[in-house]
Amino acid sequence: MPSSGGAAVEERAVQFGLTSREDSGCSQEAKKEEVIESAKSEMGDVREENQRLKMMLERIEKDYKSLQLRFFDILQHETSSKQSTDSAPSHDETEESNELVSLCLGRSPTEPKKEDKSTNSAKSTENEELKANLTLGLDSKILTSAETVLSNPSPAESVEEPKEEEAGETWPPSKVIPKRNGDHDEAAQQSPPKRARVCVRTRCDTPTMNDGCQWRKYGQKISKGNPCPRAYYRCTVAPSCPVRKQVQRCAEDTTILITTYEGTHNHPLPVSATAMASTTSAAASMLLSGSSTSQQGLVSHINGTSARTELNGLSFSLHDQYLRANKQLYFPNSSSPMFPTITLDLTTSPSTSSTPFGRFSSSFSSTSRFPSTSLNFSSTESNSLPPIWGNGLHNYGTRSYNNQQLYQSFMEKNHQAVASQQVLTETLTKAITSDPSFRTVIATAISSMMGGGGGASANNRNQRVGDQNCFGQNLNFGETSTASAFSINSLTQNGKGCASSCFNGLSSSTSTSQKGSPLQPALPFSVFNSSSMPNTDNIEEHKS
DNA sequence: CGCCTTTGACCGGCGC
DNA sequence: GCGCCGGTCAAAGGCG
Repeated sequence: MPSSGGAAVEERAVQFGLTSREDSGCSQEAKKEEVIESAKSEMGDVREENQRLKMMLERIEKDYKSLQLRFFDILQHETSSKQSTDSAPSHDETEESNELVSLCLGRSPTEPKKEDKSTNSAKSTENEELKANLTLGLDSKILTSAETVLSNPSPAESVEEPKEEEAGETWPPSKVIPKRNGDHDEAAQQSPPKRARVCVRTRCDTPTMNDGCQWRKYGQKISKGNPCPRAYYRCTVAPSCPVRKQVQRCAEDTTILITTYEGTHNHPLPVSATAMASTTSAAASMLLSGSSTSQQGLVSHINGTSARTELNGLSFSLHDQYLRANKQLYFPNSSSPMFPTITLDLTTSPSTSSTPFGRFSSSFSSTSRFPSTSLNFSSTESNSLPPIWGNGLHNYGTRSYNNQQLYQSFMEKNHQAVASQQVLTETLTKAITSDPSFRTVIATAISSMMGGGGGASANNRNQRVGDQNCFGQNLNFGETSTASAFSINSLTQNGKGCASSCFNGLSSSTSTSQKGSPLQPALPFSVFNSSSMPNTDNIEEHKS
């Protein structure tokens, strides 16, 4: 603005200058004065404009500060009352999304503010701050979006689950389905192909992987095309829980365990079970919603054959393979035309990974009437490494350690107190629960990074005690030597599963001695809520 | 004793 | 209608 105004003045002065040559004597003096006056008036205009701009800037800063204050107020309030609000009513997902989107934009104002505060600091410091702002995009966004999380303490499934339970399709928070007391068929009648299944492929030596839930085996069958018997399990956490799971070894590679989840828990889940529940729910939600598009804070780039989703600096590639038959995967339910199936492939190594966490892809199985989607979160380092829910203490240690280091480095950038870590986890929760696809990705990826290979216990009874605090003291977000921590835990775990406690570790990294109810609402990612997550599995283990 | 697994029987959907 | 197949039931037995 000032430059343009100055140019105008100059231009006018030139005009006057030209005319002055044609005149003579004292009139030339008068004209000069006129030029000066004109220039002065122009400068005054520019000054006014500058003032207005300054005012605008100040107003923006004030707005930002007030928003920040409100954010911290809400933060404090919610963290103090978080436990009591875990079972708060569900919220409209889209509303949250919108809110988050707007808040995510709040990251940019932090820069001018920081610059203002650091005007006297050395230039290097400024650069560092700027760099931090850039590289910590995830952090700032997370903090901002955390407001949304906290203002909606229980955004996810805790209350919605009962509504969805009989739908049996998924555990997605975004799908609000009226509660029914009848069987799932009713839901299936309303929308026949909506009962999604989530198939998780893991490398696991034990008969079943430990997902933290309690299961009771109610049948076993030899299915066609696979010499390995398929076992049928039913959730026994609650008598009326409709959730089933099928466990079968891959015919081609018996080290691969294929676990298929179906249905929605209608009861609070043990802390240790929320990870898998959230993952499968997100995956199912993604499958049913066909979600590959952006939501709150997510930016998806879709160009026909692939989509790349970014959130807070993390990108996740979604390679669309709708036109390709997926021959990589064995679909245990492909012969069952009733259910669309999404497969989380945690066994193979993707050739390329656009993210440190791996990638996921979706595909329609040509053999199934309904789409099958495969999500591949495998470590890029080794495909022989068992994924999260794999078992065995031998799986601890260096597995997926680079991923973990990446995550740690990411966390290290967050120079915040423990409370901020909680905010971070909660924000992750929010971000993840808001977008099914990203939720799936993050859930699996993080657990994969944790390298916690929780194992399935050979006996289901062991599942109750198998996964305590696997990462409770390990994952301090960049402060811990996780490798050693894992070994320690693997020893203390006696080789028993600690699969979903990988997530618990996230939550309990800041508080490992909390007590509370052994059950919690089936929040998809409530495991991230550190302060509110009593690691009661630990207590259980000590009792036993 | 309670909870679990095992396992054969049963049921319903689907294709021929 | 029949057989195949996936899924479930339920009795029997095991385990802590």
